[in-house]
Amino acid sequence: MDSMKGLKRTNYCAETSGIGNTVVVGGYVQKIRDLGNLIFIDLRDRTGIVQLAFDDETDRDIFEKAASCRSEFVLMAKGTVRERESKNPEIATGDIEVFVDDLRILAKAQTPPFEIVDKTNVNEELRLKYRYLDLRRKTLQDNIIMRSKIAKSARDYFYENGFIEIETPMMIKSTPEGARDYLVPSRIHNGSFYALPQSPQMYKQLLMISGFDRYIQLARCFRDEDLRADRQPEFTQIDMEMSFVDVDDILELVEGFIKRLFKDVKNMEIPTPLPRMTYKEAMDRFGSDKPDTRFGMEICNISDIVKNCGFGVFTSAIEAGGSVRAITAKNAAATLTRKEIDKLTEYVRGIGAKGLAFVRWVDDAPSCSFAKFMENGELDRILERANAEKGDVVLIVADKDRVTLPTLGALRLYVAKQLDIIPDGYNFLWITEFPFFEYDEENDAWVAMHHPFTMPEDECIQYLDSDPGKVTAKAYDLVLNGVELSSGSIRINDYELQQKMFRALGLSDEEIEAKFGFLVEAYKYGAAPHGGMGIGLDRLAMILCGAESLRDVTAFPKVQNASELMTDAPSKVDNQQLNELGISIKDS
RNA sequence: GGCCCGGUAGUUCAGUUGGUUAGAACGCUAGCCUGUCACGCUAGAGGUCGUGGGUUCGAGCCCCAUCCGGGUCGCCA
Repeated sequence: MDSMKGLKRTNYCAETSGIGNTVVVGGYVQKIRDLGNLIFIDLRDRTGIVQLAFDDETDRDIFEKAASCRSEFVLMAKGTVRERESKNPEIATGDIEVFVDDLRILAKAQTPPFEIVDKTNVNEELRLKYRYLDLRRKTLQDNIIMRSKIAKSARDYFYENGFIEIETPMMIKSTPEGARDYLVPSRIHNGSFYALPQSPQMYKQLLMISGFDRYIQLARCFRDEDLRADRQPEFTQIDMEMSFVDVDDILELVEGFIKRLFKDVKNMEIPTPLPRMTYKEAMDRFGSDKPDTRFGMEICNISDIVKNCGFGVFTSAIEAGGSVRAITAKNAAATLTRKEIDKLTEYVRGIGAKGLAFVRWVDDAPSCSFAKFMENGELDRILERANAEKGDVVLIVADKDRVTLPTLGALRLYVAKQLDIIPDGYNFLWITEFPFFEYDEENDAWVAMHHPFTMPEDECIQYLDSDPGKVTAKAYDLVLNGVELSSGSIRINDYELQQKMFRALGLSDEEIEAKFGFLVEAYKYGAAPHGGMGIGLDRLAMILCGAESLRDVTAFPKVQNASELMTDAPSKVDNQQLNELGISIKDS
């Protein structure tokens, strides 16, 4: 192996240019083409590739050394930039090559377990085990670089708007609300635990009380819940909070960020203000609080048409206070055969519906799973309401609203993906006026839909005790292409109101004191009206990179069972460590 | 925790009704080759068929269990 003594890199590979220039480049061997008395080496760094050339005018020792190179060797090469005899229009540096007069092998490399190429279909498990090699691939490097650009754009924007970046602690008090906490045992206080933050929520509110007025942090957050393609147990939020504001001020500021971000990283103009929709409208039209508005297939209510028909499935759902609703898949009759509709029925059963009724209009007469009950022209009215024409399929679910709407919302996405009708693009949508409480049937109690510091809409405060279901919150989500990107609210800054909220949530004074005592106490000392958001950096990166999974935009991600395949974390620890922490592990 | 999908050379895959020595491509190794860029040509090495058990004269293939990975539901204030 050689030293790089006397050489200093002058150019990144893909940024090599200037015929006749002497350059020094460094990188990994992507490919060697040894033609006998002529050798080409594609040298790769994070910018791309440049071709090194060696021929009969090359010093013999250098030539032999070039011939001995193998994939992924780390090289540094000094040479002269010259025009290629035959050019390659496929790559940025395809017109030039470096004719090498000094070559150093800085490190040899074992043959990697998979080829380091842009397009790969190698098993992800193997790639994750050798993540540092997978990260050599251009696709992943570009994604990680995009992530960095997003972070920079966020810092630039918020700094320029007077925000102060403040780090909040990673080891905090556990407040077992919402998601499960990751716990960190204390050595000094045996039997006590810190929690890793699910978000810096309480700290940023305290910073507002302290008067920092505008706070931002690229905050690591931790949630001990099961993973999904768009859910990692540790993730990053662009976390912000500001004082002397109401809802519109925050939405406007975040819109400014979105505009700036897309200009910075995509050179795209995002028109603002971004569209808004209330939670109720989103549920009614799309069956989701994070609707993908890139396509239609909206839900329609046909309860009034079928309420007196002879089909018991429909009428009993309506009598039980529910509804009958439908979506229409345009021009889908060819794809959605009876067999496929059966699969859809399986799908909706899997997510809680009892079944799926349908009208499949393929010939002149629509075929309908409940035709014999449609005696008074109801079918025609359903087709009209559903805006269905020949070639379309209408899918119908009857149940309580809390089943029909989410089921059709999920089915809408499922069918749209199956039919491949979702166009590209970036569709932003604010969801506003979230309900404050959710009714938990299991425990017969109202629980906060957001965290318990969320400010109710001014005109709803009167219903806190009498009709909690009517109370809406000053809470808002930003949705992009059906992905919840961002979530925030105005916080309660009034001590009395906060007490009232806690009581409405059924918390005793003791519980309030134990869980949030310090925060409640803090609000006694005065806080300006304030609120903020947490913007999911990972999900933003995922969408901007066109990635399918957060794993593709996270340098070292965890897999579905929350372990990391490269390091095998989490792992057992030795007894001495456990003893110091006063922890014993139950045999299982 | 439930459901669905997957696991065969280093990699991606094929493998007939259960039947001889488990194949291909890429990669790898060696040799030849002066304009390649998916270089070409020749030769070669490389397999615990995820693991354990069972059925069978015989299992990559059938059965049971289990491990690993992915998707999803529950869960994620």
